[in-house]
Amino acid sequence: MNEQLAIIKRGTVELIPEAELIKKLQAKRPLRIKFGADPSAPDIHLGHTVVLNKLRQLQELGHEVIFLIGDFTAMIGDPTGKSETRKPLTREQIAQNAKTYQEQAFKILDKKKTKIVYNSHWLSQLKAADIVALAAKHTVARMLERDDFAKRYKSETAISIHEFLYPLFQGYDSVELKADVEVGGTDQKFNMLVGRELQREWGQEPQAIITLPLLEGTDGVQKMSKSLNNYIGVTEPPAEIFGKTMSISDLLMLKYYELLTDISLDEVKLMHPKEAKMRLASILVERFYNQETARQAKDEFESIFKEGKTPDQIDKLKLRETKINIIDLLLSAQFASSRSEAKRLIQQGGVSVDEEAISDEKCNLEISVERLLRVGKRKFLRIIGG
RNA sequence: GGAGAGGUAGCGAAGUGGUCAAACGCAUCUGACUGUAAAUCAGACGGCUUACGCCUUCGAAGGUUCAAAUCCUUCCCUCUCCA
Repeated sequence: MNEQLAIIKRGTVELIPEAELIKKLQAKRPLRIKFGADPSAPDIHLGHTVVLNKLRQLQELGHEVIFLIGDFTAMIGDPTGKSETRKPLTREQIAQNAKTYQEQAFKILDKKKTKIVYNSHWLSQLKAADIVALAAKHTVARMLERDDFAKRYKSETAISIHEFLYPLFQGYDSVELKADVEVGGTDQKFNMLVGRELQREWGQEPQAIITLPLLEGTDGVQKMSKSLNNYIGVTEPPAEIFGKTMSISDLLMLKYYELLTDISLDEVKLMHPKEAKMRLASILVERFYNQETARQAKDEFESIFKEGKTPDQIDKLKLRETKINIIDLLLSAQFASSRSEAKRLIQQGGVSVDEEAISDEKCNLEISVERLLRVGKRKFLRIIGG
């Protein structure tokens, strides 16, 4: 029992309320664990996997995960405050996203112990009168307690009425599912609490809540998200996952260990930071690919960055010309988005051909034989013309 | 319906007639160093040009002016207070 609780507790922010969760666990029956996924974006990244890992642990403890695809609520869009004007997704897009999302999630979750449901099944059945009744269960003042609503209200940015419906619907999902526990990021805390209230209204025992921290992105400051381009996606190529992991700060690495692995943090602290990071990167690649791929990614990383070698596999670009100006080449290779940028790269000494630095931006290259173009430390391309 | 505040580069945020291609911070990119694409330090960060320079940007469209992110008009959007 204590052991079970310790596993559940690792990396969590809050158990709300802990006593209730313990009581539920003591009932010695599989608990219905609700997890809601928003299929408004198809690809999942490490940030999403924090929660998935926790769910996996719960599955291993014998509980049942109900994977709720928020296909109905995706049409509203959870209020983030970031981009108020979300373009509404079509049914097809949502279905497609949901499918990709599932495939990716099952890299972590145990498919056999997961039940998938769609909230459009019940939410789309609600009549206007039902929605009014649902909305009557909550007040504006309470809504404004939600952190991001509060912030937006204070900073005088827009809050649309329909955004208030999101927490209500999400809460109603818990009623529909008779959830025992809901797991989510701290940003979901408010919504999940609404679930408790509504369950009580419907005469159910309120769900316990497990909140997990939001994982900071590779910049170490802001939460991981695709729009900030600080994410590590689970479908990215192995070398990218490995490399991006190596680029996180040493401090952040510990958090990643805590939230993404089962390895004891004391053990990590004893390791050399570089070795520890290498190990983390390997674990992640292995999780999304396999052991062999992880080993290759590691070897390649070492040979490139430690020994200064070039990667084994480099994309090739075929061009018609036999001679080409270096700036045009950088543009063709898409290593620069404008001539100015290309020049800048050359001036800063970031461009080399066959491992020889280029300093003259007017330089014309003979490309009837294959040449190796390199920009910075990690962009490579083989060029062949004619 | 009335009164007021505001919309600036990827984000945050200065700037209220010329010295503004627009301070600063974050992110990003390049270099140096290293234990890694860590940390730290240095530089770059609208486009075109070898360059003097030219062109396009400050919610949108018009206008005033030798000159506009800055002033005027209309429109779109957001917020606050009152009703």
